[in-house]
This record gives sequence, structure tokens and C-alpha cells, in this order.
Amino acid sequence: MIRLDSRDARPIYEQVMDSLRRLVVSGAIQPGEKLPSVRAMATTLAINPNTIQRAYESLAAEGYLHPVAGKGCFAADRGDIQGRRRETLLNRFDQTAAELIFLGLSPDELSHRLHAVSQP
Amino acid sequence: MIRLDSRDARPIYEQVMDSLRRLVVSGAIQPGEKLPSVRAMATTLAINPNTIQRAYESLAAEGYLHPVAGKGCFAADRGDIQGRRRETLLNRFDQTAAELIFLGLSPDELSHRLHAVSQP
Amino acid sequence: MIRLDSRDARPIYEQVMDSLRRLVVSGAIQPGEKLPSVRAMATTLAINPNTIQRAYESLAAEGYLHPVAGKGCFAADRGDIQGRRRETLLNRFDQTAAELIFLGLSPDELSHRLHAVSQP
Amino acid sequence: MIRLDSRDARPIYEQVMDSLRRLVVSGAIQPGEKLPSVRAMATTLAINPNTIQRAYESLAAEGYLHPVAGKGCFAADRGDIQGRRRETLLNRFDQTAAELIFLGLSPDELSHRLHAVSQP
DNA sequence: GTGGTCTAGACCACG
DNA sequence: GTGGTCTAGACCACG
Repeated sequence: MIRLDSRDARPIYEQVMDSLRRLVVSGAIQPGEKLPSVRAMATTLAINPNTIQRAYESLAAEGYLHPVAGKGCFAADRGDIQGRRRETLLNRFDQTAAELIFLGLSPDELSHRLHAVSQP
Repeated sequence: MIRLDSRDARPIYEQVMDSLRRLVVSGAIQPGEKLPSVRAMATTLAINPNTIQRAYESLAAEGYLHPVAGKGCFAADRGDIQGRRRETLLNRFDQTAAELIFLGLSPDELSHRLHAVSQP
Repeated sequence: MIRLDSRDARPIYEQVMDSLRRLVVSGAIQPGEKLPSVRAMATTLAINPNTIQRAYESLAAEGYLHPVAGKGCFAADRGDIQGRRRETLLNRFDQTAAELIFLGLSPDELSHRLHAVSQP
Repeated sequence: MIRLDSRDARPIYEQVMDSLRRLVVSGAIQPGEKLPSVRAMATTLAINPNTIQRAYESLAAEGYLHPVAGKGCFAADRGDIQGRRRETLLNRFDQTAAELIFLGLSPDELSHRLHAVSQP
């Protein structure tokens, strides 16, 4: 489920964060579901545990998961995800859309894409 | 017009690239228009010329501007912008939209935003 | 016939050289034919005469044209073109072909291209 | 393996790029193989690390290698090489061939060279 | 240890 | 004057 790409210039912990967010967004990981332990995931991905630890901490800061001492990390409910993350995404959405429209795509085409994305 | 944010984790040359792209996309910089010279902009922003040089080079690789040795850098036409940039933006658009929809925004709300963005 | 491209990173005198070589190679300029004077061509292309002068001198060094004092520059016969230019081209040919073959093109495909090039 | 020629008019980073491309094309460097670190190669060639860095970056942009921060640079697979590089080479191939044919070489001679190049 | 970024300063080709 | 190249040296993130 989590694929690391050595050709990807981004640091590994960011790739891990991105993969986990996508699994949550797609429903592959359900709210309240327990995530693999830091050590387990580090072993599976053949990665330094510190790297997974950092990804988990950052996702917890965003509200995507919440750690329970001695029990592990659990996927959060949508409502828990920080407003700051939403702002970041809305800014990115506007800027990306503006540039795509500048490059010749019509708002209707992009609208179409939106509905395709929302009904997978 | 170009604002650098020291709290922004991204490197300076990327912030410069982003600002310049936005100025082109918004029409504040017109196709064919001459940009400030590497040294002029470096002085204005109180940044090392090499850093501006790098931003200009990367924007040239994307097709956003074309340098003419001895003359200066000029904003390109939309048609000159590399297809790879478009793909990057479409991927970002889909992922950002998917996460926003997961966070509770409806496709219709995002559609509204699209049209707001396209008619400034 | 000679088109300068401001988007081309190469210096103008090289672009001029390249255009003139191509005109000779294609037969658009015949052996012995008189070329426009430095001043005439500079005016036509809206370029500094020094730039044309440099292109003419370099082409003369390669054997592509020979200047006649007080008369102008004339296109040379094939036999006059320097052996050094031929060596340069053969090296470039081998290297370019090797890389194309590495990238997956077959020698036969390239052979086909050769014959297409030779019968325009 | 990498030879720099001070008489060569091309900048050092391009000479380095050319040498590395040739090593990859010839198979002396295999896909996935690790290249010397930026600093190691800089020391070997008695060149500033920034110059090597630039060569590596440009080769990465072409798809010839991919850097992994903290790990090193690795030779890519053929499939990763950008299509733009292929177009550049095809243009160069056609022009070089056209000029060689103009200079008296027959397409058959060049065809022979192709097969010699492909079976080293 | 490795690549990524940045500064400071220099010289050159082009036109 | 302008962009292009190069050197020297520094600090940082990542793992």
C-alpha cells in the first residue's frame, strides 16, 4: 500500500506522510483504525524507525492520527484534522487551478475532473 | 510584488519562482515583457545573484521565461510552457481536491471556487 | 531564409553560421554564388555588423566560403571545406547515433532516416 | 575515464555531462549503479564541487541519473530518460547526416558506420 | 556521509 | 550591461 520511490526527490518521511494521508482519504484506512507500529512499518519498508516516527508525529500534528501511549497510533475522524491543513489545501487548490486555467484549461474541464475525483 | 518569507520552509529560489509564476499567471507580467536583470532583482530582494540566477534558470527550463544573453530575461508565451509542468499541476489538482473533499468540502463548493479564481 | 530565434540559447553568430551552412548544404546557395555583404545582411537581420562579420570569418575558416577583398564573400565548392569540419561531424554522428541506439532506436530505423535525409 | 580538455570551448560541466552520458551509453556504468559522490568526483577531477553538482543536476533533469539525498547519485534505466533528449538527438542526427552527405559521404557509408557503432 | 542550498566574489562572451 | 560559468567556502536536512 505504501510505495517509496527512490526517484522521488522528496524526503522519505514526506512520502510516507503522503501515502498515509491518501490511504485515509481513500478510505483504505478507516477512522479509528489502528496503524502498524513504528517498528513494524519500519521493518516492512526497510527504513530507519526514526523516519517513520517523524512521519507519524507530523501526521498527528495535522490531526490525521492520534497516538495513544502504550497502545499505538489510530486514524482520526475527519473532524479532528486541523483547520490549518485545510487552509493549506485551499491555497494550493486556488493557485493550482489559476495556473492550469492560465495554461488553457477551462473551469468546466476542471469541474469535470472534480466530480471524477469525488466518485471513484 | 515579490515577497520572501523566512518562515517558509521552501528554499528562496523556489519562493522566487512561485512569485514570478503568479505574476505571469495573473497577467501582471505580460508575454514578451522584460524581467528585471538577475543583478537588479538580487539587489532589490537583498539576495545573492546566484540564487536569482537559479530561479531564472529553472523557470526557463519550465518555459516560463527565456533568457537572451546580453539582453535580459523575457516572459514567454503560454504556448512555450512545458507539458511536464501541466502534468505536475493536474496531479496536484486531483490530489488536493481529493483531500479537500475528504475533509468535507463538496465538489460544488470547489467548482464555485474555480469560477471565482477564473474571473478575478 | 535566415531565421534568428531569440529563444535559442546559442549566440547569434552561431545561429547565423548554422543557417548559412544549411543553405549551402540544401543547395539554396550554390557553389560560387555571392553572399550578401556584411552590411546588407546586418541590416536585413537587424543585427550588429560585427556579429555577421564573425560568422563570415568562422565559415571562411571552415572552408564554407571564401572572401575576396573588395568583391565580397562567395560560397565555396565542397572540396574546399576543411577536413577538420568533417572530423567534427563524423565524431558527432557516431556519438549521436550511439546514444540514440542506447535509447532504443534500431540501426535500421536510423538508416531509414539517412536515406530520407539524402533524398529531400 | 572522464577527461577534461581545457582547449575544449564547452564549459566544464558540459564536458562532465558528456563523459558520464558516454559511460552510461557504453555500458561502463550500469543502470542502478552508484556514481561517485559529488565531492569525490570533484576531488578526482580537481574541480569545484559546485561544477560537478551542476553536471549531476542537469543529467538528473534529462533522466540519466537520479540523486537520492544522503545516499548518492544512481544511474537510471533507459526508460527514465526524457523524450526531449531523444528529440534533440534526432534533430542533431538529421542535420549532421545532411551535412556529411553534402560533403561527399554516401548514405551507405554512414549506414555502415551505424552498424559499426551498434556492435562494438 | 551525502546531496541541497546559499553567499561572496570573480572573469568571460556576446553585442 | 547582461547572462553564463566557475571557484571557495559554509550550513543544513536527511537518515
